[in-house]
Amino acid sequence: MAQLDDQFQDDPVQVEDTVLGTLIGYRLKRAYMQIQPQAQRVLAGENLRVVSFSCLSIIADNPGIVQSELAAVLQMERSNLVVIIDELEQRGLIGRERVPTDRRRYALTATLRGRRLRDSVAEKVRQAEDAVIGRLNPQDRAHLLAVLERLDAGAPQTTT
Amino acid sequence: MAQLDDQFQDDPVQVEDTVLGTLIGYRLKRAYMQIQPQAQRVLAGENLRVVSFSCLSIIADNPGIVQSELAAVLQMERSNLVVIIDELEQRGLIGRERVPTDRRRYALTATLRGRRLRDSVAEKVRQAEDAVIGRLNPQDRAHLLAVLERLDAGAPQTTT
DNA sequence: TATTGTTATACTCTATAACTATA
DNA sequence: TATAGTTATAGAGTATAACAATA
Repeated sequence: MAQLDDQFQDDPVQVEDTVLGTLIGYRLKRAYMQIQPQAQRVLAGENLRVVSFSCLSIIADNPGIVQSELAAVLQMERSNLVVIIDELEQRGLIGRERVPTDRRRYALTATLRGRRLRDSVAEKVRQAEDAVIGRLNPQDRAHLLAVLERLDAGAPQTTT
Repeated sequence: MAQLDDQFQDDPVQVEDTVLGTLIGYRLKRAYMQIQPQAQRVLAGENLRVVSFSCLSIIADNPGIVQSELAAVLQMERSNLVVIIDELEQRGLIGRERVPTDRRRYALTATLRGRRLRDSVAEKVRQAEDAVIGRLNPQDRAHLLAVLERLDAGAPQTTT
């Protein structure tokens, strides 16, 4: 409540910060705290959680991916994937069929509805993000994405 | 387990990603997921959680701050602050005394031990972060901090 | 009547262990 | 023997509601 409604009404509560704000981890967390509720609100409007949307999006981009691969990509536990996949399938957003050559695995594919929902929701999420990050000019935004991707992947190249 | 030990041993599982990776929120979350476990590991060595360290650090920088102000600064609930403050006090890292002019409030101050622990732990956390973000050159690192701070504060200025 | 600190509790997200069926 | 999917459960972290003391 305080975060969603009052963040621009509360007294800004200005304080000293000589250490915490110089740590990348803290800054990443804070930035995520500002953006995440906006994305979550948009996704909730489509009965999606952040993690369900992430799954749907990766499945849409990788037809035939199996659950353990998906879990590895999203760095989450296979066990926590089960209910999410179940719901996406029940809603007709994805399909799954046994892999003939290895009957332990299920090949996941997004349906047409799933792909369309993914695309339309992604656009709404992007707009919601822009309401927060719109303060960044395009160069800063592109640079930020590139740097964050590098932190994630651990690639040792340099930008520009 | 998979995230801590196997992330550099597992097959990288290369997949397509046309949408998810272009969203700032997702990129922030991913970057935080790489750095946070490292910070957490260091803090655990001092019997601190991320949130306890955050409290200690803000208190150290703002002697006399009260709990509701601290909660507002860290964007967390007052109620969740109680056990954290209790423990910090029991460990002799902070002290609290009633504010004479408003006996509902407790003024929080870091002890010498608390300030010293804050400083030494901060240095270890920074080193742990560097093990992940060391891939960034100093310019990229400074730019990242500045952009993230702007996302957090909502300041409409431009860098450089 | 409103606010501070507090307690108790619920809810979400993630992690762990164990099972089955297949390999 | 190992792996994919599954189930159940435990543990964090966070949010909500209500209370006593004080303003």
